[in-house]
Amino acid sequence: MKQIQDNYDAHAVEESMIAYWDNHDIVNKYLAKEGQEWYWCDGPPYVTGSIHLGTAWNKMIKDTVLRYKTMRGYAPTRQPGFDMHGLPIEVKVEETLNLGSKKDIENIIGIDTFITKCKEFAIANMNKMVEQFQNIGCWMEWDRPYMPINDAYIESGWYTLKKAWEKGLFFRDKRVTHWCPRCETALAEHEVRGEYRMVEDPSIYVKFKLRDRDDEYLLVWTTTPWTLPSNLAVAVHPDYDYVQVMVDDETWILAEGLLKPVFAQLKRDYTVVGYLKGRDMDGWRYEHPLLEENPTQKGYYDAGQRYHSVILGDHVTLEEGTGCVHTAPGFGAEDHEMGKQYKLDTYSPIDELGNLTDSKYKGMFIKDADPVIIADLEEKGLMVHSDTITHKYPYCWRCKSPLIFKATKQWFLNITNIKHDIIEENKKHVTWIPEWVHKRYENGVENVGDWCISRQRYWGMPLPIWACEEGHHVCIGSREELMERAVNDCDPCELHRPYVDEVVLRCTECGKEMRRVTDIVDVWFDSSIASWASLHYPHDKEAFKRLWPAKFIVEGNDQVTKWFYAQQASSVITFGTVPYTCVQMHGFVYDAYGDAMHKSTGNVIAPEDAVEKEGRDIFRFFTLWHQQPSDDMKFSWDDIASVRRMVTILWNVYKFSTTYMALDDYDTSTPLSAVSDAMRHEDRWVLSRANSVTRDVMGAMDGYLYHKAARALHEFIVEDLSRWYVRLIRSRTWRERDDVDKLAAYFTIHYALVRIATLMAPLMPYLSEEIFLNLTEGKESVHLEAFPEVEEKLISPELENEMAYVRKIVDACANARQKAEVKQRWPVPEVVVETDDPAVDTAIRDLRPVLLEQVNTKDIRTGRVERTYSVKPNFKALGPRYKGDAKKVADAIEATPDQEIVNGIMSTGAASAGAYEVTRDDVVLEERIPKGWQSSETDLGVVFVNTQLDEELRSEAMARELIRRIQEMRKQLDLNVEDTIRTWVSSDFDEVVERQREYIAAETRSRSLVFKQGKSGFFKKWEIDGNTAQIWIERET
RNA sequence: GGGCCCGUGGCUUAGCUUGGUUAGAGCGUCCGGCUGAUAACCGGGAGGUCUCGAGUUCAAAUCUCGGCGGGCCCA
Repeated sequence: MKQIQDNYDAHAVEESMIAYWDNHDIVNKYLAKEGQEWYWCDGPPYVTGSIHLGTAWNKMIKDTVLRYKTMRGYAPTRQPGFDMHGLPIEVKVEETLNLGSKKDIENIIGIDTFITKCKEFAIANMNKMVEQFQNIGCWMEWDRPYMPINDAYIESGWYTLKKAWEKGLFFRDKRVTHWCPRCETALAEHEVRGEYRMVEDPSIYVKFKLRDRDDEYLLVWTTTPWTLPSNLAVAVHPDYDYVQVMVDDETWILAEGLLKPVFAQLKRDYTVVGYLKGRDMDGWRYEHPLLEENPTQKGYYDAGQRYHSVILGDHVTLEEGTGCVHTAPGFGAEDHEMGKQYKLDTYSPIDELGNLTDSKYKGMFIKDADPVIIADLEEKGLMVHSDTITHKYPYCWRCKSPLIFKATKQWFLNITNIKHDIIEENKKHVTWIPEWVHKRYENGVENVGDWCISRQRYWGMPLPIWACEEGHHVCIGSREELMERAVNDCDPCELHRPYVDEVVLRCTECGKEMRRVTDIVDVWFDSSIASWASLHYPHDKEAFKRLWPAKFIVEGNDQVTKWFYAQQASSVITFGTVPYTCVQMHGFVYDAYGDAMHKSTGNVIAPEDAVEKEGRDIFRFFTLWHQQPSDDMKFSWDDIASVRRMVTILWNVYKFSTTYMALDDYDTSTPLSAVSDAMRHEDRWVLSRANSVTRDVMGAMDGYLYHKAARALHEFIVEDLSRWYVRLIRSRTWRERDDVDKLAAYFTIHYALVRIATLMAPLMPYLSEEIFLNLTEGKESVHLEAFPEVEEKLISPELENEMAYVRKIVDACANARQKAEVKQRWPVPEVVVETDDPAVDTAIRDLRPVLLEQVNTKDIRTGRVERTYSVKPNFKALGPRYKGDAKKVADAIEATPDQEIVNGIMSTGAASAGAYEVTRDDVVLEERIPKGWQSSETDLGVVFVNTQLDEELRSEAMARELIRRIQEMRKQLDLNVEDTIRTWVSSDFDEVVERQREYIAAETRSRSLVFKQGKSGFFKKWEIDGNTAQIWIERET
């Protein structure tokens, strides 16, 4: 065992442990440990190239769980994963290559170069992140992460889609989806979630003239004027009340419920002239407001009765607008549904870039068409009111362009049909932590629609669908199947675009050539199959059989409706059940004020900042300790500093222990039996606490409540060890001779420290290793150790309870001393504890030596201290009763000796004061404790301290004052603990302390102590409570 | 608009599942103490309508309902 000289230096400790692990191949030994397999599946972070506090927290949770499981005898899987496909990378690569559009990608550099760049970029970013994760102590299989860009992974995806295809859950449909005009691709609902921003848009009220009715108009509201040329119908709610209102000499129709808010905006006078139900208007036809501007609409009008007519829909609400809803089936999901119902065309005259492709406005970008359309409507006299509104509008999650709705043919996974199974399987098999997330999850699943998984992009898993010109489709489930069916001589070097696009098949139905549909797959699909794709299923069925489903996954709260959901969806499609059995949700990271960290606000703290400033152990411990995992984390340097304080305290305990143990050459393998007989109650108490804490930490970790584990450790280190046990054993360790009493203390503190190091190894891997290695012999690493068993026989709840009492008594005495202004250093003759609790008496008897020393008293016992009382008249009671005589009664009370009144009241309930009889209520009794005593109240009774010092005690008090000064001087001379000195003392109170010469000499390791002026050595003059003392000390050589 | 969560001294938080001590810590603040683990640490004081209102109960920070404020997710 080496002695620790320095103060805690996180970086020094951590660097030296890293070097040790490297030199002894510890990480690989850890990763190779055998045990019962336990499948954990990593939620793949997107390869942005740098981790943030949230990603760091997430991975540290995972690492801590895996380390814990390993120590509990499991062999968990530790494969990390990354999300590597998708738009974010495409966008970045486009930026670096200065490309502006899809055309540029295809025509200027070509898809193959583009893909190569994307791959390079993804891998480079992944490598950066691997380093960052390693730097916060995450021991995972960083040399074999699962990567969705590998062919094997893609094949697992194809397999999954083929399964869906075979089950009829994978289909193509024309639907209205969010579309990004910059990225030129469809987006799924989950990509739009949370990507809404406040934006100012037009807010216009337009009147649609009804045919066959005199000057009657439907009042229609919209925020997207550019969709008006594509309007095909107006929807009203069949059951709502509508009103006809007279404005000037026209009649307008709108929902009654919206009359007031609408006219508040229009600022027009009106008169209600009629009422009707929505259904009454069913089929009424109107003149399309932009009929002249869009000739195509003439064709629609002629094509059917339901074009340009009032249709009925339950989706109409009274939240906004007029209750007469502009319906363009090519530009809205609900509109599209309505269009289907009424057999209207999905008219969507817009190209991939968001330019209109029909009507007078052809060629204009949609947003540029808005003002032109507004001007036209105004000119035609159809514009009732034109304003703007600030509302939420969806934006592209990667390029931040405003999205549009566009009807396109896309590929979907049918969630509608399996939704029920997802919910049921989840209910049956999955434990949610915390439990309430289950509800939140289910709610999300119920609201979800079919999953649009096709994207019109390049960097992604290619959609395994081949099509012929007759419109026949085939879904391919593996590379092997693809090669078998290929009719051209093409063996793609990888399964990405553009190589896989080259493969041509023959249609089995019509015999024509089939080419791949050029879409790629939503990147969320990649991660949704992680639990089997990372196991190389279906190629490796054995691993899947052994491990699947995952026993644990944990991610942030944004993933509830994302990864947690996407995984279950894909899994239920493929295997009919869920891919994990226990899932934990953790919070988000905010700054110290609770605000989100943003580059723009400049409040971003990087994980490496925390590592740099406080070290890895403190950073890790902080994130687990600060709040319960499901809550959001407010990251503040002040709070992380309190973890540093704990670590400093632990370090000081460690330093203290090793100082003495190393000095005495303590044998770290000493068995309990060797010191068992010499063990004091306080030693047994530490052993008991160590095992109680072990039980608590285990329980917390088993329930994934890291904060409870961290807090139990914190409490044990700070309260039990540092503030208490170390204080108790000071005098034992300071003793120079070897004895078994000291050995028992060494054994105990050693036991506690090794236990702490082991318990906290999953949380603070570096410091725990340092302590563990130094305090054990013949061990390689704490991370190769088993988690400690709870030694039940060492736990004594009674003893722990007694010690708690003792601590309260000691605190109460300190409090009483403070009131009496008697220093801790001065011994007092006695302490009396007044209590009803018999356990306190037991505690005082069992732990008497502890109490005598810590309280610094010569005696302590339970008992009673007689009080006297001062008696004062209680005017509040006397006034009402005696009115004018109250003063006389009061005087009589004052005139009667206090004790007489007290005795009377205590024995019979009343006493006489002069001519009056007074009762308990008539007087205010003030307790007076005997002179020279001081008291302090606690929840177990009142503690009385006798603070009167006789000559003997005073002598001892002054001796301790001297000792303290001499120790201080030793320290100033920077003497070693074991150095001895010669001492001279000359003071005003020599005669008082001379009899304590031996005691003072022993405590200060003085080989000689003379009460006279010294001639040489280190000299200091001290003021001690109004007295003067001159002290000389000299190191004995 | 809907679902879920959060709201505890100036700040950060534990406790809430299973109602029952005087609501427990840390930071900050004021006062004091200790001294060979001390560039540390310890004790004490002040500071709490446990977001508000209602209900259930002998008893509510804890359970129920409603309001307010914030967050996440969904519309």
